[in-house]
Amino acid sequence: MSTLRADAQRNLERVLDAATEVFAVSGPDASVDEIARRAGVGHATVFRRFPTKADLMYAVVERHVDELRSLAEKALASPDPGEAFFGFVRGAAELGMTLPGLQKCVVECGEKPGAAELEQLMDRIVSRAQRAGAVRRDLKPRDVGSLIRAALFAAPPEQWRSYLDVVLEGLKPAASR
Amino acid sequence: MSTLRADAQRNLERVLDAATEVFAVSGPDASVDEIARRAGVGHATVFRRFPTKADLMYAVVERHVDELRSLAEKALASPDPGEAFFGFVRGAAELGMTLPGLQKCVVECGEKPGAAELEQLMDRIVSRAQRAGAVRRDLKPRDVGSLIRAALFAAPPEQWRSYLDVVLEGLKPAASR
DNA sequence: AGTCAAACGGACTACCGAGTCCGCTTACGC
DNA sequence: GCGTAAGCGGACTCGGTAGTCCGTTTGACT
Repeated sequence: MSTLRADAQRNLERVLDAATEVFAVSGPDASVDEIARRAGVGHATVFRRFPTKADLMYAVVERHVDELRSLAEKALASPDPGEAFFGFVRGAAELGMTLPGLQKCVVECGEKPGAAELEQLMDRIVSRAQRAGAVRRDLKPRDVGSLIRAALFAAPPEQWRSYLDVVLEGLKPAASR
Repeated sequence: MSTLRADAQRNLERVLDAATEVFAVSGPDASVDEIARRAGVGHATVFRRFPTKADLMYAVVERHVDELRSLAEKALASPDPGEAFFGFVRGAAELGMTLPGLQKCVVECGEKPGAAELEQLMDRIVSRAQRAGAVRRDLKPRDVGSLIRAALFAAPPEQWRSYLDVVLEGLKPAASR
């Protein structure tokens, strides 16, 4: 696996770190030059590891998606479906809101990396909550996801909790309103 | 006012119409060339009337904002604050969703054109509904606006009504839930 | 019809970002 | 130490877009 020369390995990590920072701030419009500069390498070095800017973005997003996936797995382990759902969402938001620009990147990626798996987990969390009557049933799990992402995305930095709260209230079934 | 030569006047209208169509589809990333082509004029003609792409976008957005403003005024005339708010929102959504890309343009414009006035009207509609107990009070009128815009923005073409419904439910005060 | 300023649009410049090339450098096995 | 392939990065190409210039056309007024 790691047949990479020591300096190459070091640069690869620097690039990934820099890319994460930069994408997290500027979203998918961040330029490769900016990332290379921040990493302290020439931009050709970036393109050598990631033939395409998109490839680099996938790599960055994938890391992030991994963290979310472990959160999702924890949620599925919880016995109370409603609790699991609302807890997961708040946790994921807490995580995602520290790297705002990445949201746009995830969307832009068209769910390419290991995200399919994450999507599946989320679908299960949501539909379980729906079956348990904790979430309204007239929406597909995917829609629940985009609705939440949209609210977080639009929220000013210090207020995303209120925005999220509105959507979560709206997601409760009419019965519990 | 209209000291414009007849052909110039005609071209100006063509450009505005084309720009509306194109911005409505591609959002602010639409290129001036594309607009000029669609209008059947050289792109220099566009730049003669609108020194800057942003100026063109402002002009297009302004038209759209005017329509929204008249809706807002109608809503303020209605006696029932809750009814007025929910009606206005649904009406505005109905209007805006026919030109999806324009939403991004409005945002990009940083509310430049006559939008300040519209914002004021919307603030009044919202806070009136809040005072009447039809909308939760823990949000500023502006936030109500962005929350709604976010949901519409994220919704797939045929489903924005459900998305909007979730947010509107979430906006109702705890009392009526 | 004749004049002329207004308007036109093709061609040009300037810039920016993605992706490639190639001569130079350096880690690492011997 | 030393030879060599892996790695490096500055300088390039290429494509796309905003904005300008200028020689030509055309509407309007007499």
